Amino acid sequence: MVTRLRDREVVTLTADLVILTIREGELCLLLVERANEPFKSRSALPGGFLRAGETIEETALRELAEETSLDGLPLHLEQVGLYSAPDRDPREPRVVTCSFLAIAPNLPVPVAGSDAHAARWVPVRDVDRLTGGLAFDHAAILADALARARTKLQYTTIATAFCAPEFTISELREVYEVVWGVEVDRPNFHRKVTDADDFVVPTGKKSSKGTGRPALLYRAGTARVLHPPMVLPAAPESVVDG
Amino acid sequence: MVTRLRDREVVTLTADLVILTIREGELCLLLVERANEPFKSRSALPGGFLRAGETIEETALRELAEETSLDGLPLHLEQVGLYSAPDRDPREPRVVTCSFLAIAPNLPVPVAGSDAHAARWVPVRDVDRLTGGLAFDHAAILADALARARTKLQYTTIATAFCAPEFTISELREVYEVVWGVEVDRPNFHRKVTDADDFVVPTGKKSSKGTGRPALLYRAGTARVLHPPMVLPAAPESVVDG
DNA sequence: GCAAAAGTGTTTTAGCTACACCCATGT
DNA sequence: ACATGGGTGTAGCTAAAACACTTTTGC
Repeated sequence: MVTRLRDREVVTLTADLVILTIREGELCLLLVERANEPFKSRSALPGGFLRAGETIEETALRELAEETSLDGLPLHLEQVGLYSAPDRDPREPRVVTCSFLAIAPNLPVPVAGSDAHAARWVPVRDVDRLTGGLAFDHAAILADALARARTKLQYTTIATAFCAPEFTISELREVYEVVWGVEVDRPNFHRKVTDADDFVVPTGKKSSKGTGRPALLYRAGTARVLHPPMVLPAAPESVVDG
Repeated sequence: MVTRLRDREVVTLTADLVILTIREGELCLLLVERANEPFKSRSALPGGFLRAGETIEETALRELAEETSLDGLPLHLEQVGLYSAPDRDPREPRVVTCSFLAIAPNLPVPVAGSDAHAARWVPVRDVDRLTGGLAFDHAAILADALARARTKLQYTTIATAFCAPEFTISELREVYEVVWGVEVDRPNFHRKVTDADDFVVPTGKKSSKGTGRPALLYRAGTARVLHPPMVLPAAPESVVDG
């Protein structure tokens, strides 16, 4: 069968971002309020349209820069999946979106919303209670990105992307506890992280925050895979795209 | 900034498939010969255009059905990534592709090529030697899909997707050895697989193929994640999209 | 000194590795 | 009988879990 032109549907492509960070011990997500129809004034993931000459990754990075004040920070950005249900967006031409998982350190400024729409950090566990829920299929996109983040904490070093350039082992442990929602044994975590090959490297400096013994400061190492992996107690049914 | 229509580029979407199977102890890949420009008569991944009303998964399944004779078989199909470099395809409108990893049991018929183009199984390690290499960015797409398959063998039960509905433990072990390119200790593998929770379930039947003691036959269990994971000896730098 | 947080040691247990060994079938 | 592949047992090692303990700071 020869492919005929009428078999192809032209679409517009968007990049939608699940931008995660940790604020005050809570896993938070950046949401915007939609300024236009469809789903006007509903909460949605930040995102935008692919422009001529750019890759979808460049679209995602551009939107990320517009929504947050991160510039050259040690950011993690990865594709999660393509969402293409024909009825996911009523606009014409059809809108298909590529979702991205972005992980950011806690930003001092809540959000520098340069656009008209209000951008804000929302605790992930409060998302269900948003009036009307998320726009489009963004609830499903969020769930998949969260699952990806949770599994990737196990086998990769992305946990450091939640931290400032210099961080303590306890801050890194908090990442696991907050994202997984479980307690992690402090002494064993310390050993495991410092023993792992190039996960974290000591800076020599100390933290000196508040009471208690000052913690040593570390920065992220060059390792991308975590060997051996960090395993969470109960088996997580959280392997995405499978 | 308000999004203007001229900022959006319309694109056509394709699904490209990395269909893997094991034939005669070799990891093989389904390739087609392109019938049209661009890259006419070059080897390429099978794929096709998104049609109106279908999801990209349906596009992939439709192409898979056209290229192979699998019908309701226990097939594994998952998205790997979106490839959107502006110069990856010279056609207009711009062509962006979503790649899929498909894992199939060894099919008795090599390929039922219903289309004009010749489809054939090619050992993965021979792909580099193809005259001219693969069309488009398919070499990169293949590399990413292979990395995904190799890592997913560790933490998931997708290895059973390479096997017929009923299989022996040795056949399952061959999957790991062929995909990873390493030897796996037979006795330990047997224990690990049969001990894992619902990875494989015995059927009670025996194989009786050739000489030697007949092996018990198993079928795939319902577990999707493998706990504890199967680890390959040396750390693989093979975590994709990270 | 006391509370609080960081970091180290120790015991127990689970899982993996590397084999040796036995079992069931074809020739 | 013996070759061939399937399956089990076992000793030694490695790593993880649980928890006691020491160290360094602020008050």
